[in-house]
Amino acid sequence: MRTKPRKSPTQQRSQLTVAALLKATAHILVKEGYESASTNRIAEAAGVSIGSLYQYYPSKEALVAAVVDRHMEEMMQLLRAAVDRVRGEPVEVATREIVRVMIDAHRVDPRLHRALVEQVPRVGRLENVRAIDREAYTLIRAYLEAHRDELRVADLDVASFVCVATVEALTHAAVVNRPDVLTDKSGVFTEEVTRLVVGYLRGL
Amino acid sequence: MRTKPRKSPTQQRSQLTVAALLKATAHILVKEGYESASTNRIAEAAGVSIGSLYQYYPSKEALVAAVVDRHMEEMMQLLRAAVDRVRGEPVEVATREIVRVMIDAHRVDPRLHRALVEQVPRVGRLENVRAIDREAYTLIRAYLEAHRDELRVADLDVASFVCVATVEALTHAAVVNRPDVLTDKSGVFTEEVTRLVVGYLRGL
Amino acid sequence: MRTKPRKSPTQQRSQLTVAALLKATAHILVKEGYESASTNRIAEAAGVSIGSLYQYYPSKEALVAAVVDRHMEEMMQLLRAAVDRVRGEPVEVATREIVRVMIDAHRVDPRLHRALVEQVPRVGRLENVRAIDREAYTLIRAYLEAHRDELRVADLDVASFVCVATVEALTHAAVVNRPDVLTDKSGVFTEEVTRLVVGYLRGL
Amino acid sequence: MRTKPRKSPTQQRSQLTVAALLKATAHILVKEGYESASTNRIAEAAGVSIGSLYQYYPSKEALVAAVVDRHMEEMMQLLRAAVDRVRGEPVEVATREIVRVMIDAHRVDPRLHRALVEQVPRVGRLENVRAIDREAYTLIRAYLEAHRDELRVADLDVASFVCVATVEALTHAAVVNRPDVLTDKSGVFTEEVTRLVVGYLRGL
DNA sequence: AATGAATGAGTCTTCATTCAT
DNA sequence: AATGAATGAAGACTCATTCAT
Repeated sequence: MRTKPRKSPTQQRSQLTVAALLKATAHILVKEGYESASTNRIAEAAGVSIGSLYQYYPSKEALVAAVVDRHMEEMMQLLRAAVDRVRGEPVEVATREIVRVMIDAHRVDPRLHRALVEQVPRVGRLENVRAIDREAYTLIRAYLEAHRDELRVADLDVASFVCVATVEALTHAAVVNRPDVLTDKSGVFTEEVTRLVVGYLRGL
Repeated sequence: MRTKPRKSPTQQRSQLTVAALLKATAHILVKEGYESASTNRIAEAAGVSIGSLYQYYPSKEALVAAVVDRHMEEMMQLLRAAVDRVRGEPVEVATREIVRVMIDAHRVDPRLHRALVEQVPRVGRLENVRAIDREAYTLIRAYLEAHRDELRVADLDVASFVCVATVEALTHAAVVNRPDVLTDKSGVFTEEVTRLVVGYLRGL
Repeated sequence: MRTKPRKSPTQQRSQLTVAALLKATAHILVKEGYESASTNRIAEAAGVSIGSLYQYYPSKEALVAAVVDRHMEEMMQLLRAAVDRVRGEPVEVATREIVRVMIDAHRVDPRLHRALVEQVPRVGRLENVRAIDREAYTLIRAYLEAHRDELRVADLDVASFVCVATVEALTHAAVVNRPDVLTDKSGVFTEEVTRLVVGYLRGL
Repeated sequence: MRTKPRKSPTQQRSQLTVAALLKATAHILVKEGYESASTNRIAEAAGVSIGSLYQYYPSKEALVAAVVDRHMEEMMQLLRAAVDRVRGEPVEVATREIVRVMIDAHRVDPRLHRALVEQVPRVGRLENVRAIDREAYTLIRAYLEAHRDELRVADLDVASFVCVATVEALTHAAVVNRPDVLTDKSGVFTEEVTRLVVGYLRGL
């Protein structure tokens, strides 16, 4: 299955076309779900002919993959910047900042995020949703390695995995499934997650 | 969307038919994915006519929902039993046991579990995949309430949510995405997760 | 296409079965239309197993044909009796009586009549709906022949055809499509139709 | 139930497609009956892909409704023109002309007319087969009102209804069921029907 | 570069009918 | 005589994709 864009738009007109397609795709994924997102429907919503859609994307999957990639890249940029920022900070400060950023990252477009996670089948190239975990793992592992002396963990691999999976799961669940937890007790939540992770990393 | 079975098989002959349908559905979800699980495909794989399929299930969704329900119920039974068993135990013992059980629960049929979680769209009745979280939340909250004096957490709601989401995410990720972590360092992993949760619950 | 009943019920039990089937068929035709009248649906409504249905009727068409036949026979009996009764009467008296009887005949079960006329496809043996016209034509022609001297018509064939088609069309339309005409002006209507036909038959 | 065309063909190519679909639909209705008129069958007969059929019509009913509408409109145009033409004529002249036109109208495509009247279920939009009666009623009532002084009828509503139903039934029956009456005795038939109606309207 | 008409494989689903019990 | 599980041909309809213009 080909999921790479067929060609990149060079002229301004075609850049608009591609932008409209991605926007329409995201919009339909959010409003009507993956099953309803047919290429004809997307093209129509984008105000673009179905023929033009296929000039830039060779398949429906390629189009969705482009939306996934763009969304995940936005989230990753926030995470990368945060990890970079706290590189020199002690574990507790760094953790608190990263938890905060992860919550924000999930809030960039929570309804799209939810649609992508819940509805886009994790097969083929569409599993890029999960690629974020891999890069996050690498980033966090590097930080932990640099701060090895602050930690009391048995195994850096396991620790990195635990940190990434925990923070990702908690921030995701909070933003997507339990917005109430964030509305009422946002500060509490950030502190609790931070305490959870820091307690784990520093040992009791 | 009709997701309730149309009728329950009473004769032995029809019980075999229904069993074959559910088995075939699970098998196709695992081997070929949700998108490939068409009713014709399922009927064929079950060695049953398409007409028979529709005698018992009114739609593809109903069939998948039946598989989801059965699988989730199996997992929940393990969890319920475990929570019941550790009711009187202190937090550390209880947590260790529950983590162990959750890993086991994910191992009942890990490939099916993965398929259900990753590919079945979280829409309508199919979102029962997540229903486990709700019941688990209730069970765990009750335990924590009974052991309130052992804890140092700000808010029981938040704490219950954090525990459930954390253990679910870690055991799921370990079993499904990182079987290596379990193969090599299974004891390490259980201990680390236990320490994570206990550290959080008992305060530093 | 076989439209004859497979066998006649002899035991009392089976007579009940057949009666229930015909009743259910008529009921479903009226309430839900021909397209919705599936054999399984009919059997269920009759409280009879689908297997039993096929013991007495070899096809869906045979079942509907039986309903059609029974209904048409009821109507024809009224017409036959009326023609018999007015055999010796002069044209005006005879016409008035027959118009009255035809209206009554259409009122025996107007909703079933409507369903049969409007929805049952007129193909194969189901065209029995129209057979009524042929017998009516014969009856009326015989009456007119016997009263030849009262008439001023060019051609007895044409006259018989005109009378039958006119009275059938008007009474049918009145009962089925324009019940208002009968409710408000029933006497007027009968008189008008009588005058129409008599005026035609006796010449101006 | 969607019975409106999905979109109107603009390019010449698509106009041909739609024309072929309507022609094929009419042809199958005539040759094989309503029950055989499946969308796949129609598309095949039209030499058009099933997909193209659904680009222009959202359902089988919509296709049949289009055929019904077109056919009925053709007939109504003849009737409208005739009523317009005879507006100033006395009842006898007007009636004769209208009877003649109604026979002609039924001869535009008698086999299609028969198929539409006898087989198309009078359900939903498809009951437009009968819509002709309603407009005809209005037209005739207006004519009769303008010629009130020539008439001896008790009630204009009833009279209009009687005239429309009678002429429609007789011309329909003659063209569709008894072509022999028209072949052999066409002049006789027209005169008889005219005499029937005029006798009724002018009193005895 | 854009258009949109056309395609047809493939999906869900119904329903008349058979047949083992 | 009755049951109802099983059958599978057939129908309506969608949608990703192609291609002539």
